[in-house]
Amino acid sequence: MATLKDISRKLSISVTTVSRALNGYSDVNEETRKRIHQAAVELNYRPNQFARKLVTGRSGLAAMVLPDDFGITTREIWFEILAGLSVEFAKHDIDFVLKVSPTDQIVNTYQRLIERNAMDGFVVIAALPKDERVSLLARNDVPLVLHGRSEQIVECPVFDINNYELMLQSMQHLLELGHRRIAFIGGPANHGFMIDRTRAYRAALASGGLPFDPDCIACGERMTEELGMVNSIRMCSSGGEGPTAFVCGNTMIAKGIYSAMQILGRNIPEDVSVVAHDDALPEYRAVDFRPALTVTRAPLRDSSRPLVDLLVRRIRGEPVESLTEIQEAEFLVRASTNSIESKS
Amino acid sequence: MATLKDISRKLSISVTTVSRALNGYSDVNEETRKRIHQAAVELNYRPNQFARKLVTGRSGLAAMVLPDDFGITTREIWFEILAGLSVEFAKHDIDFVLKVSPTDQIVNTYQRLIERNAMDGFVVIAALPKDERVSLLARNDVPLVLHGRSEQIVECPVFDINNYELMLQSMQHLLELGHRRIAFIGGPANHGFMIDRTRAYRAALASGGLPFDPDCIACGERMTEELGMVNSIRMCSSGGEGPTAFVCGNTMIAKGIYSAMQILGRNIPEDVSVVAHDDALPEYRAVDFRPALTVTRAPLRDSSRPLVDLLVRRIRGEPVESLTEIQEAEFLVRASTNSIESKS
DNA sequence: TTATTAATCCGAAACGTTTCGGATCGCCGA
DNA sequence: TCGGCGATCCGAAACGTTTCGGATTAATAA
Repeated sequence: MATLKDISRKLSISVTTVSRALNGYSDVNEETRKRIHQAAVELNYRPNQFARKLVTGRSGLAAMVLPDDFGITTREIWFEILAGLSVEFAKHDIDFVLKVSPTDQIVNTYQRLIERNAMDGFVVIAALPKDERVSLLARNDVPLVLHGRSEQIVECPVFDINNYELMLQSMQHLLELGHRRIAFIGGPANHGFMIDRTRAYRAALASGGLPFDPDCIACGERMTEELGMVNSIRMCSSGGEGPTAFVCGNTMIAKGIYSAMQILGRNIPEDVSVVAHDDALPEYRAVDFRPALTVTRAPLRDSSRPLVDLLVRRIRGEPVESLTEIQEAEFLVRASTNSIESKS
Repeated sequence: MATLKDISRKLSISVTTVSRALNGYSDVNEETRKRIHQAAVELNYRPNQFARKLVTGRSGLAAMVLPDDFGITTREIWFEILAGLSVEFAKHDIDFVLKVSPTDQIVNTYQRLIERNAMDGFVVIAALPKDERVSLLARNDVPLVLHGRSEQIVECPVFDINNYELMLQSMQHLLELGHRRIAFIGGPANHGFMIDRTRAYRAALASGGLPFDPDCIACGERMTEELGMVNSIRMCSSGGEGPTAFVCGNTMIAKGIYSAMQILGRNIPEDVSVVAHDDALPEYRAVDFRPALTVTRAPLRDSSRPLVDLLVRRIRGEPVESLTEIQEAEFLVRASTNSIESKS
């Protein structure tokens, strides 16, 4: 409720100086600065964001818009992301606004938000290689940060995990254990992370002198237990010998495979090995799998901070070139992978 | 980007009149109003929320703050609520900001938000009988809407489902089927909805001439499958005869009971009947239970609209007395309840 | 001694709305 | 003819900041 004018009056100092003192400008005497700060806390002064926005153009608001059908993932995961973003933004005194929109109107929603010009920036999750949202935002020159690399040549900050590398690690691990028929059950084929992982999968096969078998790779819009179950059963019961190892896009898929193997009467890791990528969701703890699941681990929770940091720096005007962050996954060998020789 | 001044200039009409025309005041000629509207769309005019806030005091922002440990429910449920609120607020041109705060600092977070004075209102979920958040907001005269009744005499809009009535219905159904030992596995004892349901539970027992047995009621902070499982097993395997029917606080608890009964080798509904309250979450569809679950049904999704409506009306200044809405649950008899006689 | 400079401070305009208090004009009834 | 009224319009102030372009003073350099 207290305004700059109140402080100004109380101290008989101009509004200008009060403002500059509070904002840390150098042209105000250290002593008066102190008095001003003190008066500010006495009066419980809080700057009026709206007045500020009017002149600076910054609103202290950042948004994320997500589809009401949850896109590729589940409610839990979205919530995990939202919660993380909210607390990270709060650290920068930015309010996080959540927009949920019918899937077919996502672009419209962005359009309206851009026109209203009320958001300082956006975070965009699960970028497609050619992403309309991204190009729309970039075209209108509104700051955004991307989770997941995009093929588009667009100048915006990007955070991602090293999908290529983590897939390579999983594959090398299995190859070293002697596996020759390795299946990959992943996510939606058109997403950046799947493209990277698929490339790595094929590269690893090639480096091991193994052929690429289209029947040993499965994609699916939703990375669920069901996806893992259905596809692993299909792979194991089609004609020839099934795969001796599975690489999974996430731990839910792995869970599905565990169930499937139980149904088929095959043991993990004696008969088949399983590796997964682990987003570290509390509901699917890889260490609690029986046997404990070997994973490449990159907690989703850990992505909020870099995402927010990058966006904030972009808003502040840092050059985009410096705003890319790629996180390496941790590789944790547990009990779900085994040497192929030990079987015989 | 276009401002009132732009329209004003283009049409040689004062800014005042343009503003009043766009805001539907009656003292502007119908013909000029049309011209103004047309110019507005031509210039793609969007009112600057911040300038408006500066003079009206309204920001077009509403918030909800929730604890980072998810309080009584799960991520899915929170997400369901958040998504609903976001789309409903959007219909009123209000941006929904999400604050996630460490549980022990919730009140601080509210305090700061109130001081900043940037939110038009708050929605408060799962009100406790004496709720610090509610009294803080009310004391500072900031609009809020409550989900779940609060004992405090506080002037604020309230939305709730009729917990007393729905519990009564479940109990009457079971009593009519001849059940004499009916257990209740619910949620956190200190929450308003549990208090109401417990009252109804006892009233129903009394009306049936049955004693209240403290061993037949179980509360728990989290309304999970585990809660249902653990408690139903305990009740069934302690000394005397176990209950012949369960009333559950939600469908997850019911799921836990289903598992427990399978373990104990008891059949639903031949040996025990189960009724639950159903928030209609997509993950736990009562019709998909085997046997299909008898429920009192009140979709959580349906609460967003009344909540938002009530808050908006409160913000607009409608008298609080008119702002209460109690929703009745639907009672759906399915296959999980059976007459007690049919057993013998 | 005088011109420069550094350290502090400030007035006024600007951001884009809303709103208060009239002003103007034509018309009606007395 | 005149006071008054209704229908339309408008100027200017206000909301609370930031910031541009100096102004003032004292110290320093020439």
